[in-house]
Amino acid sequence: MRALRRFNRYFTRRIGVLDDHYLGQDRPLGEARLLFEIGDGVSLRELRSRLGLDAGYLSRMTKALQSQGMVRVRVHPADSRLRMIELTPAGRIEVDEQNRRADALAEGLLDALDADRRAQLIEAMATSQRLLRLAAITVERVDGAAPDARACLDAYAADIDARFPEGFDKSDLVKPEEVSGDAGAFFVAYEEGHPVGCGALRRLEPGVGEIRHVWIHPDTRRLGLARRILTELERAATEHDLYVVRLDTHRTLTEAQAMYRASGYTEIPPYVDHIYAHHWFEKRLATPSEARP
Amino acid sequence: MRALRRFNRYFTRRIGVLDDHYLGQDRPLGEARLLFEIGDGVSLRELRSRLGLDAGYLSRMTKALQSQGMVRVRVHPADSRLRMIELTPAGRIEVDEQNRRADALAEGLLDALDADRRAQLIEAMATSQRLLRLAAITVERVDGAAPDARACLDAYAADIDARFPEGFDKSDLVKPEEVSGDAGAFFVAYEEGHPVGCGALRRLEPGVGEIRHVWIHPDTRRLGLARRILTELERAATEHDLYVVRLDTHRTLTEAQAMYRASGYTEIPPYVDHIYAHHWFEKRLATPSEARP
DNA sequence: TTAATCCTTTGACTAAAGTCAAAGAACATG
DNA sequence: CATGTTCTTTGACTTTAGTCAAAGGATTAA
Repeated sequence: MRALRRFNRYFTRRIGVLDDHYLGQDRPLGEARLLFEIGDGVSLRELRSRLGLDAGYLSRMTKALQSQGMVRVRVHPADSRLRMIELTPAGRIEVDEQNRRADALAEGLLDALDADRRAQLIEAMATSQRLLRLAAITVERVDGAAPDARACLDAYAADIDARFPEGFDKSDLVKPEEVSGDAGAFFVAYEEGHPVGCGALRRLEPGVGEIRHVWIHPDTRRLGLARRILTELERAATEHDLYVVRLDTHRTLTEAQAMYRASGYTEIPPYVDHIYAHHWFEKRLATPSEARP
Repeated sequence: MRALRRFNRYFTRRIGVLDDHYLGQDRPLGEARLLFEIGDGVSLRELRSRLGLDAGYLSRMTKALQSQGMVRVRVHPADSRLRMIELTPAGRIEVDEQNRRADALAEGLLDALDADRRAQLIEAMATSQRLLRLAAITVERVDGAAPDARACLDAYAADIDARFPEGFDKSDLVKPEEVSGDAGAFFVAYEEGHPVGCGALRRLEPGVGEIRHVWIHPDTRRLGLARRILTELERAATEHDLYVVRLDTHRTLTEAQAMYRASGYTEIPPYVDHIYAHHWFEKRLATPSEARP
């Protein structure tokens, strides 16, 4: 992947200084970075893992920022081993000011480009970022009863409950045992350690599987992640000797329908009656013998 | 320019480590960077300005690398104040090895993307880089006799001498006095301090100017720089009260012709007979009174 | 042929960045 | 409720990174 490295070289040399060298003019870079990561308050633990810092190092930087009146530290309300760090008003002013400066600098860097070219640049950067994010997400098979699986399903339920006019009843969710072990499969997508999407496969009848609960966290949509989860589910289906997969969708989920169609699914008559189902799809998967002619 | 900063943040956090932290695993970052910049041998002076290092600091790092057997230092053959630094065979092996590692790492980062998405990513990064480069180039008016102006014209002459079947005679170049002061204008484009393109304007007759010698360094083509130089030349024309500009091109320069057409130039009958001219163009510029109705 | 300038080395520092281990408070679990 | 784990703080470091000024050899300009 030479292209990535070439771009990285050029980019860091020309632009990478933006939030570092220039930004932390009045204080050490480490402290400046810290100040920026705090946002609306986080735990020290979170900061440590986000920035990959040594505990002692972080503790000392925190103390320094505290004595400068930039941050305030208090114990976590729920777990008093944890410390919450947040910006003081002075700290917020400082961050805003630095932001303003960096924006002005960024603006200056692109002075020479006309509006068309700027728009082109912004779009190209957005595309790059989108794809880099997608590349950083892993899709892993987990047990249907795993905490991350349940958390995703809860989020899914809340999400569609808000979206369906008739609401959504959680009793319609798959049972953990339906999607674990030999019975089916459950996949969770992780971005930087946090679950951001899921998808379930269960056996419907011999040779036929059903895909359910494909869900993507709102902040992670439009990256193409659903399709990746779908691919994993289909792979799992063939491993379970399910060479036909079906699914149903609600009429309000038009993007989902489009995605299924684009992924080779064809609309079929209802295979099951279901209060939330308005469209039914099916796809025939290649059997191992077909794959190796 | 929020978009640039947002991208920068994400990018440096996810990818920026590539050539830095990971690459310099066995030695300090400063030394690793130095090792990479050496390439096929440079002077310490050049390194200092390229990397923006303190003379003493550089001297010490050089000594460290030397004692590790990675580099060799000798006096510059032409100027014995200067030192040339070059990789030893061991140093070259080290650099190659680090390169291999970084490539593998980059490869791994994109594992999850399919071929289509990779291609999309590469294209988006190429577009970003192209536009960032363009944004970094400045176009400055210089005297027609300035060394940079003459250097560009020499490169231009050599370039088209190779391209025209009939060759090119340098006596056809504009004279410095034709494009200086009130008589005309000469622009040079600079990328990181080096001239990478030029363009000349001279008075043809009252109210009519001629654009000549628009040239872009081969490594800098396809960025859209020619159009920027053209814009500067047109601005200079109106400042010189030349509200019509003309130019001619050789039949082999088809991209140039396309660019002139796209920039509002229309083909006209020959306004001057000329051995190298096969197409003639003209554009009417807005007079100040038109611009402010 | 001086004087001024350029390039590098060396000595003497400082500040930032980061590491490691010990210890104490709070929590989780059997 | 004893035990192990988690999170933070503190002390005691080391390594990098970087700065400044003096000095000496080479070159250039006057």
